[in-house]
Amino acid sequence: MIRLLADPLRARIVELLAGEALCTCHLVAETGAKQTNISNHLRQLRQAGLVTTEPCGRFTYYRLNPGALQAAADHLTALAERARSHSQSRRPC
Amino acid sequence: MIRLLADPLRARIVELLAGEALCTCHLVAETGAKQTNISNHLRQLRQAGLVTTEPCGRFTYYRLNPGALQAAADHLTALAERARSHSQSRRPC
DNA sequence: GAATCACATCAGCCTCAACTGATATCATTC
DNA sequence: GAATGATATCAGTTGAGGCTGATGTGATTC
Repeated sequence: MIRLLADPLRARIVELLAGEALCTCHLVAETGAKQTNISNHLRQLRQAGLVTTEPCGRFTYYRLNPGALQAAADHLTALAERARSHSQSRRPC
Repeated sequence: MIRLLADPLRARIVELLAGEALCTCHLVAETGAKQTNISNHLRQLRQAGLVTTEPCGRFTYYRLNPGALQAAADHLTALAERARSHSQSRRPC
């Protein structure tokens, strides 16, 4: 999940989709990447459940799944909280 | 930053450090990875400000920086929130 | 139904980053 | 100060994954 957000192009796609639903052609235009490349990344995001698709004629709209993103955010928040509460403990050697 | 958390071994290190401060030998023992490998990853985490070091004799303790982690979490939360508030908008083709 | 457009899939290339072995450094112990 | 133990650095190798070109599929238009 976080692995997916690590790639710069995928991160850009996610950022764009956070603002509005877009179809592949929009993403190609916005990022300047090849259609094949975008499509491959979208498949990964789709398979991970991070985006959903809405077929619309010959277009395919992609929409960001806020829940999946929030789950990742919550995991990091929990880790940070855990670190704060154990900020003094230290395992002896 | 999120790129750093994407690697499985680095993610494991961060998780371990969230519980308590550990020195390199602990991390080597816990993960089963080679010392060289752990040390390389720790350098990246250090350079990114995700962990801080506390030299203690010939040991080096590593401690997780909650602020850096929280910043990443907040970024994802903001994206999720943005997606939720634009859940109906859709750019026409 | 032929042509065209939006998009998906596949196979191959190629780069980058993770892993390793050898070695250096610094502190501790004898 | 010689030996040892903990850690850092460096150069080389290798494998996973991102990118591309070619091609397939399904919907739309004429």
